[in-house]
Amino acid sequence: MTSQDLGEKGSLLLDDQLCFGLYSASRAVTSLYRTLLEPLDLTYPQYLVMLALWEHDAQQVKELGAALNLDSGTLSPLLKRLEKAGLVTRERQADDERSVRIMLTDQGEALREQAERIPPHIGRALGFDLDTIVRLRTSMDQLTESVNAYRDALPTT
Amino acid sequence: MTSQDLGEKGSLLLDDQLCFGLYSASRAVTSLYRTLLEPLDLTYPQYLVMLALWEHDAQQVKELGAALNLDSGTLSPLLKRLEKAGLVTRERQADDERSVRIMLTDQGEALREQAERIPPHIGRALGFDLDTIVRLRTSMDQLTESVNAYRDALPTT
DNA sequence: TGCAACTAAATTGTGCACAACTAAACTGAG
DNA sequence: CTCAGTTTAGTTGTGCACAATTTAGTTGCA
Repeated sequence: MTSQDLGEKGSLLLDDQLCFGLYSASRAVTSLYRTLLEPLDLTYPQYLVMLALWEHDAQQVKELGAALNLDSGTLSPLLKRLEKAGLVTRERQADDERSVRIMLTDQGEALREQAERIPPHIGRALGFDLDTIVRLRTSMDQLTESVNAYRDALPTT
Repeated sequence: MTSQDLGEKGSLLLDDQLCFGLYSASRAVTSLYRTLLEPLDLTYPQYLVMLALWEHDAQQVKELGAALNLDSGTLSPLLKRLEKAGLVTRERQADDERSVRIMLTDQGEALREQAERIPPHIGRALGFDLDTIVRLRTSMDQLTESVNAYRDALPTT
């Protein structure tokens, strides 16, 4: 029995196997990012936040949460760690004291150059041609939407 | 946006996007399992361990770890929680006192019936036909292997 | 036989995810 | 104007993941 095969043929439904494959693939990818991001002292979720800010600086916590599908329970402590590392600042907005604006520091902006070394590694590591990458990405998006819709439609007991 | 339009820069962005898609999809799937497994008082990783034991009872922690790609740092506390819930027993093997054998209790075996209600939900939630499921599972396995091989081949600083 | 090297599981510490809740600020219908 | 309801962040508690280390048990071989 290999790591990708939880049981004998036919005893585990293919649907469950795809979910396990997804779970394994996601962890493998995160593990590679961990290795690649170690010199930058970033975790993968922190890298995602930095990508969002490099793309568009000065976002609210709410906006970052919408972009990454993460809530304040995950983002608040993560952003505090990025602040402590000197990569971002957090400040209450004057016009709406509820919201907090996250901005890159010079150091955070400068890290971008280092981070540009990451994607080429990912491309080589995936080992798929461009069409396959595009096709898989589309499938992942469909799957996410479909699964979330199904979950939201379940009776809320 | 089609693959033909993408230059080198575009493909790099796409690689990161596939990884993010994978991360989002995996979390969505886990979220659905969370809802479906709530009546069974199981988390998704706990469900995976139970699946492995329903398939083949009486496994060492090491064997479960190999099947699920999880180390003892994750499994030890998880198995203690399953034991506390009355689903498994943990006992040192007499012939090798280093290893611990995990066995289903009657209650753990009985939970199988409840668990059989889960996979049909997953199948409907994924919203893919069988060929697509098979194709995606193959891609996920390939991706996991490729990414792990790439990571293991990186210079070990 | 003695003991260094190895193995299996557990432990420790960090950082996500996420549910549930709280605090503070804002909004709008009456 | 007021205050009930909403919004935005943050807090608390649980449970993975995983690196690093520890403990206990086993094995090989000089």
